Amino acid sequence: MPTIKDVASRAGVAISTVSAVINRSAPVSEEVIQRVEEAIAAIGYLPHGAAKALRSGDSRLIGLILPDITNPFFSTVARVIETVCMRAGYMTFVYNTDEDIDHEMRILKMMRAQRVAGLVLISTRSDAEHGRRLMSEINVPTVLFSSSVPATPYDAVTLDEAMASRIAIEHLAALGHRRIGVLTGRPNVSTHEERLEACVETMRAHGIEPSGDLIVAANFDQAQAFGATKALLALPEPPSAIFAFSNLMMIGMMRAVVASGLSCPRDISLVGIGDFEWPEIMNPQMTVVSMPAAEMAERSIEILLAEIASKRAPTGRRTMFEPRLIIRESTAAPRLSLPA
Amino acid sequence: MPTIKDVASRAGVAISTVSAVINRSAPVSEEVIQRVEEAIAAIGYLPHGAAKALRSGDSRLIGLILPDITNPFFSTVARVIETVCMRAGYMTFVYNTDEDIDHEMRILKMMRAQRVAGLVLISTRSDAEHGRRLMSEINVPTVLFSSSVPATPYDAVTLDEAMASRIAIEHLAALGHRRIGVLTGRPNVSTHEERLEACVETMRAHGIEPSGDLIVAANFDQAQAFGATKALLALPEPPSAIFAFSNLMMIGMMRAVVASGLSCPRDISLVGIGDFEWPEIMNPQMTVVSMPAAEMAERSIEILLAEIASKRAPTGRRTMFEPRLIIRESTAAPRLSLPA
DNA sequence: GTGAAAGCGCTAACAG
DNA sequence: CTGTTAGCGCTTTCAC
Repeated sequence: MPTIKDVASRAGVAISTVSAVINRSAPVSEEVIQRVEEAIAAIGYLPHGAAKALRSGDSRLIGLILPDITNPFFSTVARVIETVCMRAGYMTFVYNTDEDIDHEMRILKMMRAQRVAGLVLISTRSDAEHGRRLMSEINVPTVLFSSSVPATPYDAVTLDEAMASRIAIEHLAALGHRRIGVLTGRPNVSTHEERLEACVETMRAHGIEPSGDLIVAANFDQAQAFGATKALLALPEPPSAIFAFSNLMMIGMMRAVVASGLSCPRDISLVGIGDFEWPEIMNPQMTVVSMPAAEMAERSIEILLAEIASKRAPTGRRTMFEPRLIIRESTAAPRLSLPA
Repeated sequence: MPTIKDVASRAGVAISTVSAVINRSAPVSEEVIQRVEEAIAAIGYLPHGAAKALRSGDSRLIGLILPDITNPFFSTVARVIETVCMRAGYMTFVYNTDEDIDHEMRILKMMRAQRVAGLVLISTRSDAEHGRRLMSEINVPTVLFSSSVPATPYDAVTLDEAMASRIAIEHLAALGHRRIGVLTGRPNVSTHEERLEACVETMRAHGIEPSGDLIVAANFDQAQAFGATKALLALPEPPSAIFAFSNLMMIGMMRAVVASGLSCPRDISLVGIGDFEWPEIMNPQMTVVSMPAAEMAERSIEILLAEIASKRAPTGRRTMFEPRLIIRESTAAPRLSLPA
């Protein structure tokens, strides 16, 4: 591979001059710019990223850490962030945690080894201990996405999680449901905690006493949601509706209903948080609480790039986006059940 | 950030000794290893990736270039490749071309600037001119994935594309379909060309003369497939079945059938290449030609890593995987139609 | 406007 | 087995 030296000698100038024309970092005469650019094109020179990073102390690298790129919500986020970064002259590393905390820490280490200039992190825990762990491993500007971690100074971009639960439960309650099952995520994850709290509150506000039997943790996981839904449906007094905290759990629920030989919404109503791109091919079409994934992603990377550029400390602000209820076919009034 | 120097002075050894214990590149006494490792832990030292890359001439970086990470097929591929790379001590850059050729070349440039050690490329063109373009931009070991490009020495890992088309068409023919629509991809893309050729051949072998009206290019795109399907369905003599060359086009077809107020498979049979993870929630459940995405991805990255490690020239071999027909609900015998 | 030279953090000879 | 040193390709003063 040719180096800046080769360019310099071919153009008959000093290497510092070549650097100056590449980076427009110092005034160079038009004629010399011409010669240098010709030389660059002629030998196919491309600056060595690592050398640049080492010398300048700026890697021009951003890390994106998310649970699983295979989840359409996260792949959308990744695309947006990558596009914005590229425009700003940054390359992006995208890594999956699988919601495994050791994995998360290992990835953080790799990111640090690469000296990334900033991080967008969808963290898998929201307790203070994890906050401390994060703080000890992270030494660059960071924005938390779709997650919040106490004891941490980072900006965060999230959904209005309480509202998400509220509108889902209110929709179900308005339809007449009283026995409402809930598939939650995992304790110690902010989306889980906040959605759950609002869920319970909203139920109570509607005179529904939440039952421990009907609220079950499924770790945001499709397979676990499948199992949990089957169990719920097999209860002596099954719920007439179930609300899932994630898109993949919604899938799991729908599969479980099919597998149980039941029909949605006739036998059971289903709502989830997080939409899919082609609802019309689903059976039934899902009623969901949708979140503006792309806008949220865009905002988060803008905040991060601004923080990096300004070299200012994070504000610690949390930017919330509003969810929206999209009523389709998977929810309906409960069937009349005879009193026991 | 602490450097290797800090570690050395804290451990009371020379920096070369620190390097030796980190990389196990030279014998060091147990006792010194201890001291060095303690120092590393104490000051939280992590080798500087760029410095290492610059000095050693090995970036430990792999590039993965694909059409769109948002497509579940490609996100699966990305996960597998990233996992294998990580195990082998490589980090991965994943970039989207959107099947745009300029974009592809721009990404290739970025990869070259980072001095990636190797590339897995899902190329968006398969003509010789593109082969030459690629050759001029790529100077590292590369394996082509789900694509093949002539005038190029790279190894390739693909589906048996001809077989994929053949089993789809044979299935339709066996069901009694004679007017078969085909939603193809884009000319100059190997998956398009090879699938199309086998399609036409198989039709002829079954006494079906392929009609230009019924074979339409939809660029592997969901929205275009939607439009093309609507047009096909509005024909005076519409096809009784349609075969799409990709997963997203299958979605587009299904949406178009819904939008046209028709019912699949009663009014029209639908098959596609590429499966989805939760077929049972689709309406109807899709009959597809499935491809072993994860295995293919694994093989491709293994080939790449082996080529990098052996420093040998590529073999130029093409490894093909067998597709498999999965019959579900979206195909059935055509309705009897009265002679015109 | 241009060029010489120092040095970013690390690895790899090589000498001791 | 340990330490000294050159230099990877680049940016950035600082003379000229």
